[in-house]
Formats: sequence, C-alpha cells, structure tokens
Amino acid sequence: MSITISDIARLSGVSLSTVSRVLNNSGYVKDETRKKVEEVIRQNNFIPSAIARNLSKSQSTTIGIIVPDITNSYFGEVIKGVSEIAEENGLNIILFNTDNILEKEIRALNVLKEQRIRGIIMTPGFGEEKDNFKYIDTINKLNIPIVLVSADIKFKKMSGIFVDNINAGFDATNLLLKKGHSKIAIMTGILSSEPAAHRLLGYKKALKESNIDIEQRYILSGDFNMKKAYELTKKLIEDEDRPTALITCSNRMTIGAIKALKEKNINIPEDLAIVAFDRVALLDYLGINITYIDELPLSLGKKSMNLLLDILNNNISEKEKRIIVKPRIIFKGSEEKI
Amino acid sequence: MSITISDIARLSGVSLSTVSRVLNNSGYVKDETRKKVEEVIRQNNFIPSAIARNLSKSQSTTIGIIVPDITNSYFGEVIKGVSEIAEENGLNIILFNTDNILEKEIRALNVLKEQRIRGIIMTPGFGEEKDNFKYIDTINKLNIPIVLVSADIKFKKMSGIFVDNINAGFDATNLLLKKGHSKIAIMTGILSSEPAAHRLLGYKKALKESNIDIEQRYILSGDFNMKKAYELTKKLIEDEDRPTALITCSNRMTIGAIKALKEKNINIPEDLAIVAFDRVALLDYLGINITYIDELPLSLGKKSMNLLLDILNNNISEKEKRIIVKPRIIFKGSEEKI
DNA sequence: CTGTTAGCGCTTTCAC
DNA sequence: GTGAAAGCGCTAACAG
Repeated sequence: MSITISDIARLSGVSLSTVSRVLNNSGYVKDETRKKVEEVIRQNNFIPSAIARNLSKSQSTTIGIIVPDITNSYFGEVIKGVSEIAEENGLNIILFNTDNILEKEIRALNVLKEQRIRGIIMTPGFGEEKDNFKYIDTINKLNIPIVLVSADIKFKKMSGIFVDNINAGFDATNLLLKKGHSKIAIMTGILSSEPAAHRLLGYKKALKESNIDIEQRYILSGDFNMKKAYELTKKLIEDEDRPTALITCSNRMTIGAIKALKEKNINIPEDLAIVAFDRVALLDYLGINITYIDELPLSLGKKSMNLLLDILNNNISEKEKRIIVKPRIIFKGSEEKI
Repeated sequence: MSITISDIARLSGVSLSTVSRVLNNSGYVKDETRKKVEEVIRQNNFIPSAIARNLSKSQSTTIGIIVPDITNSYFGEVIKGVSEIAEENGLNIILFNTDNILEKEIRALNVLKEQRIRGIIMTPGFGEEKDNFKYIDTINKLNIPIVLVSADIKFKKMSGIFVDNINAGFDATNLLLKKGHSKIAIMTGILSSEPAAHRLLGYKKALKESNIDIEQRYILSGDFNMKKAYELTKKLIEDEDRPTALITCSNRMTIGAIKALKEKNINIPEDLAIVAFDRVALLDYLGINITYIDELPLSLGKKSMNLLLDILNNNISEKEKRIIVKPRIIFKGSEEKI
C-alpha cells in the first residue's frame, strides 16, 4: 500500500541497507549515492514507517501520559510541560483521560503496555486505595518505567514529581490560624487521591498543634469539581455556627465555593476568609483576589518528563527517584481576618 | 527482553498460530487447548505487542490529534470528546500541541505519518494562509484521512466539523445592532486562522447590511490570548469616541477584556455591551453574565471522531464530508443597550 | 563504502 | 483444529 524502503532501494539502484543508512545518517555512504537516494526519497515523498523501525529496534519513541481530567487547565499545563520536553527529545505522547474512573486508569496502563511505550507519566487517582488489588497488581506487573506527577501512590514506592501536600495543607491552615481564625473548614477532593488525603492531614496537624479540636462538620469531602463544591459551600454557610475561613483544595472547587458565596452575599474575606489550592487564572484577571497555593503545573510537567528521561537514560542511581516540590503561596489578601 | 507469543507457544506446547488464534478469538481452537494457552498467558502476564501486530496487519489502532493550545479548556473539551469515542472503538490517541506555531503543526503531521496512524483530527491554525507552500504541500502529500475540527482550511476542500463562523459573527453583530448599538468593535483572534477571519467577515457583512461604515479602529487583531486582549481593550476604551459594544472572539480574550473593563470601572452592559465567543464556565459561576456564542466543543470533538470513523469504515459516499454546526447564542443580557 | 542476511513479534494463508 | 511458512518494513551485524 504505502511505499517502502525497498521501493526506494530499487528505484535508486542500491540495497536496502544503503537506504537505511541514508535515512539514519549512520555508517558510510558515498556522497553521490546519498544524493541519489535522497532525491528518490524526496520525489516519492517517502516517510519511513516508525512501526517497522520500532519493531526492528525493539524500542519505541512514544511515551504514555495518563491524567484524570484533560479539561482541567491544571492538567493541560502538566501535559504541555511534558509535551515540550518530549518533543525536544523526539518522543511522542499517547494520551489517556480517565475521568477519575479506576477501570479506565487500569485499561490505560494495559494499553500502554501493549503499545510498548518507553515510559509512562501519570497522575494516579487512586493512590490511597491500599486494598485495591487489581490496581496494585496492574502497576506491579507492568514493568515499564513510571513517573508519577503531582500525586503519589501509598502502597508502592515509585518515582515521581510530588508536591508536598501535607506541608501545603499545614501551611494553608497555619496561615489562617495566624491571622486569628480558629473555625476553619476544609473542602477536600476525593480522598482516594493522595493530594486530597495529604492536604487534609496537614490541616489536621496544624489544628492539633494549635490545640484546636477537629470538627467533622468542617471537613467537607468534595470531588474536585465545581458543582459539588458549590453545594457543599452553600450548606456550610447556612450553618448556624459557621466557620470564618475555608480552604478549597482545587481550582474548580474554588470556583464552586465562590459562586455559593456570591449568591449568599458573603464577602471574602470579611465574612469568610479563603485559602485555595491551584491558580485560577481568571480570578486574578477578574480582580477576585484569592490567596492560593501554586503548584506550577507546567513546571511539574517538565520536571516529570525530565525525570523520565533520566530514568530511561540510566542517569539515576537510586531505584526510585522522588522529587518533592514545595508549592508556593501567592498572597492576595483573602486569608485576612477582618 | 519482553516475553513473546512464541514463548507462550512453547510453554503451552502449541504453535504460534494457535496462540495467535486464542489471542484474537479467530478461527477454531479446541476448548481444552484454548484454556491451556490462556492459562499460560495469564501466568506469564503476557500482553502481545501492538507494534508487531500493527506491522503485520499494516494497520495501526492509533489516531492523531493536533490542537493549538491544550491548556485552553476549549481544546480540552474537544480532546475529551474525541477520546471518549475513540476509546469506545479501541483507538488510541497521539497528541500534539502546536502553540500556534506553523512549524510545529507541520512536524506533527509528518510524525503522525511516520507513525502510520489511521487518521488525524486537527484544528488547523493557519487555514487562511493561501500562499504558504510548505503547509499546503505537507497536507497534500500526507495521504491520511484528516478531519478538521472547528477551523477550516481555505485552500483545500477537506472533511471536517465546522462552525458556521460567518453567520455566528453576523448574528453576534446583528444582535448588537438590533439592540441599538452602532459603534461596535470586534476583537478577533489571529487572522491566519479561519474562525477569526470568518467571524470578522460576518461582522463586516452585518454592518454593511445596516449601512454602517466599517471603522478600522474598531477592528482589533488579537491572538486569542488574555494579555493581548487586555491591552487592546485598554486602548480601545481610552479612545475619545469609543464604541458602545464589543465582540470578543475567544474565551481567553473575553477574560482579558473584562479585566481591562474592571480596572477602568467600565460597567457591562451600561458602559460597554459585550457579546463573546465560547463559554467561560467560570464567568457563569461568578455571576458575571456575558452573552456568548457557544460552540459546544465537547460535542465538536465527538462529532469529529465519529466522522473520522465513518471515513475509515467507508461509510461516506462523498469525497469530503463537511458538517457545519450552527453555534447557539446564550443570552445573558450583556448585549443590551442601556 | 555497499550488499546479504537474519531477525523484531505478530498475522495469515495454505496444508494436513 | 492445528502447524509451517511467508511476510509486514525496517535495522544491524557481517562479509566483502
């Protein structure tokens, strides 16, 4: 169907290997021969098959990337970062979007194995589920280098770029405590994901250190999305004894919370202080100033791809290389107690 | 290195072809034999190589997708739509992000050719550049089914899911005219992209039909992004004889414009009416009501993947199947003249 | 410098 | 039902 290397060989009057040499700039080829072959390649608009090359070399030029929600700009940034570094290194990206569904994540891993990709970069959605045998099993059997980004897996030590979410949760809470808040609520993401669980841990730790009782009704379990956050916030502020501060654990949850507050005419920070996780570009632009923990997802993406490259090139001495990034707090004033 | 089909054959005491039959559920295999082989496969955690299968069948199970900016949720939605349908049909996705850079787009096309993918779904960024020989040439020589999404290419009739941007631009402008506006500005995206060019055409058409002169200073050429939009808007509203209405041609540009307006205390729609393109989920949530043209990118993604499937399965009689989607206007009141 | 040859791991006739 | 063998398009010794 498609034109092949042997067609080119025939048309140029040379052998397969010579064409291969020209294609790969490897070994010696007489200048004249090279010119001739190149001309035939050009004329026939020949592009060699990566599939055949991969099979022959038992090595592909593709990596896999698995994210929970590609419509979330956070992961868009991560992917962009990965993609930039991958491209510089001649690697392609096979993308999987899991919608936070365990089965999709497992299937994605297996498909990537089938594709014999070089390595995988993923944000696991279920790293806290210690007893999920199928998940663990899939990862254990994969035998492909995996780099985790921004979320860890509890039951297995793996390489990755992580965010110090315990400390981030701790710092966020402490910031509010220092400002004089004591009734602080937190709205977490799905607790089967590591970031959500860790932020909550940090929150609890901070309260404990300040000898403040942890109130269950101040701990709201969201799902990282707007709608749930909106509903939870609405309920929260209808509470008689409502908190004076709220920590939201993802960009989308922040939006949902703000919607609820707007509707009820609750002012930030006068009526309710807020510290958020993740940047919401639009908020800055709209002059809604929310103090937030910035994880710099673009940079996380780049770092994870670089780490994967290091692993593939055997530049890593340890078995698992774990880089923990400390997110920074961007102060906008919404944490004040007024 | 990795375990292969012949290892499985040897371990099960059968031939390669029998293992292959088991793997593909093709041909007759005695139940007992099948069980035996399946057991060996399971025990060895064998996953066949898609690379080898692709080579052997001269057919891959991958498609390519090329977008200008993956961090924009518009394209996130498109990709999500594509991905859902692709997955249902056992197809994987190789992703390319071009940052609106021509060379990257061309390279992406060639890499996808090299990968012998089944088809390509892309949003071209340079469909208006009639004289760009290299671009045209690449596409012409590709010889892979391409489905365009949401942006067309002027110099070549291609299959795709398009948005009727001329009419959308026309309608947006007319809406404002009907409300009594006559000084209407438009902020377009990069004019080398078809949607930007077409929306501008629609705008001009509407003004002409209403016998209103087209003022060059009311036509602002942006780049689809916030920063430029912010600057352009700032300049626009400093104008002595400033317009009473503005059309913004992308979600990000809308944000940029709103930032500028906020800063200058210009109210919407009292001081400046706005009609935008694309939904900005956050605006709705924040109670900032902007009338917008909704293209439903998730649906565009699904439709484009379905179209590609139809093409691949020869369900299409025409050489080029072009589906034109009429976007809907979501009225929020920001178009009023008060 | 160039050609021959043996794979890479799988599918697919064609025999038996 | 099952196996042998050719082939998918390329790479990489090896020989010359």
